[in-house]
Amino acid sequence: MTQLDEARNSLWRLFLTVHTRLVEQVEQDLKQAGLPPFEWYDVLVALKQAPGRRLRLSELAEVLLVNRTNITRLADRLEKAGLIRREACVDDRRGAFAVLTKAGSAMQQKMWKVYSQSIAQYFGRYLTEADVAVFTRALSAMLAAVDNLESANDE
Amino acid sequence: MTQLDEARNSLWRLFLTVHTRLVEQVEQDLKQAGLPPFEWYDVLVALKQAPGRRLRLSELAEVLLVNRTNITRLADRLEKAGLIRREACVDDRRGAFAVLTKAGSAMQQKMWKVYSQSIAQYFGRYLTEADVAVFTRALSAMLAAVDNLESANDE
DNA sequence: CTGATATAATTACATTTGCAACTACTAGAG
DNA sequence: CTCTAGTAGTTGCAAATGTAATTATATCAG
Repeated sequence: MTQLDEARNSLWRLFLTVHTRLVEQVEQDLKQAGLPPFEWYDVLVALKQAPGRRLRLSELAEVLLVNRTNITRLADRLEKAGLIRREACVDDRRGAFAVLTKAGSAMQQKMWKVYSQSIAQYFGRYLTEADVAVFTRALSAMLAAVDNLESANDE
Repeated sequence: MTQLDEARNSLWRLFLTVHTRLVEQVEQDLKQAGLPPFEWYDVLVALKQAPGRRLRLSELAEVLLVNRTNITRLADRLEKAGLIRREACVDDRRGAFAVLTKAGSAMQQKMWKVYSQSIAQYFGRYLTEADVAVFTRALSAMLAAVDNLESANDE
C-alpha cells in the first residue's frame, strides 16, 4: 500500500467522523430551537421546489435517498404534524401525493433560518472558494459513479 | 446571500448525499461478502491498535462517537459473535474492558480486504493527491472547531 | 379480454437507536 | 469516617429503521 493510499484511507475515516459530528451539531441546534430534525427539512424543501408543491411518495423517496417503507412513515410523521398532507393520485390510483401545507411552508422557512446558520458555522466557514470547487468536483464524481453503478446493477 | 454561500449550501447537500450513498455501497459490499457492518470494523481496529488490544468501554465510546448506551449494546453484539470479550477492570470496579479475541483479529483482517477495496473504489479513486490535501485540511479544521465547541460547552 | 408480472404504498416483525432511570462504584468536602 | 456528588456501565421504554410480506392497481403479452 502506498502512502497516498494511506492518506486516502485516513481521509475516509475523517470524512465519516466529520459527517457524524457535524450532523450531531446541526441536529442539536435545531432541537435547541425547538424545531424538527433536519430530515424533515429535506422533505419540506423538496416539496416546495416541486411543481404544485407536491410529489409522489415514490419521487420523494428517490430524492431523499430513503426507502419506500421509511418514506411512508416519515410522511406519517409530517402529516401528523400538519406540515404536509396526502392527496390521492388520479392518474394512478395506487399512488399518493405528499403536498406541502401552509404550515409546512412556514416551518421550512423557520428551519432554514437556523439550519443555514449551522451549515455556515460548522461547514461553509472552513471552505475557501477554491476548496468549494475541489470538493464539488470530487464529490460529484463519486456520486455519478455510484449512481451509475446502481443503474448498471438494474440491468 | 452571496453566490458563494449558495455554492456552499449546495455542497453541504452534496456532502450529505455522497455520504449516504457511499456508506450504502460499502455496507452492501460487506454484506455481500457475508461480513458484519462496518461499524464492527471500527471497533475491531480500535481495539487492535490499543495497548493490550483492549479499551475501556467508555474509551471505545469516545473513539467511535457512539454514546454509552449504544456502546454497551454494540459490545454485546460483538461479544455474542465471539469477536471481543469483556474483562473486569481492577483499578475501577465499575468499569469493563473490551478485549479483542483471536477471532476478532481475524475478522478485522478479513473485513479490511473487502472494506479497503470499497473505499478505494468509491472514494479514493476520485481524489488526486492535491484533492486529498485540500479535503484533509478543510475537514480537519471543521472537526477541530466542533470538538472545541463541545469542550467549551462543558465548562 | 385475461392472466402473468410489475409497481405504489402500506403493514408486520425483528433489530437498532436515543433518552431517562437505575445500579454499582469512586472521589472529594467536611 | 460519612455524606454528597459524580462516573461507568447497564436496562426499560418509546421511537426509528430495514427486510419481507401484503394490498391494490397498472401494464403488457398473447
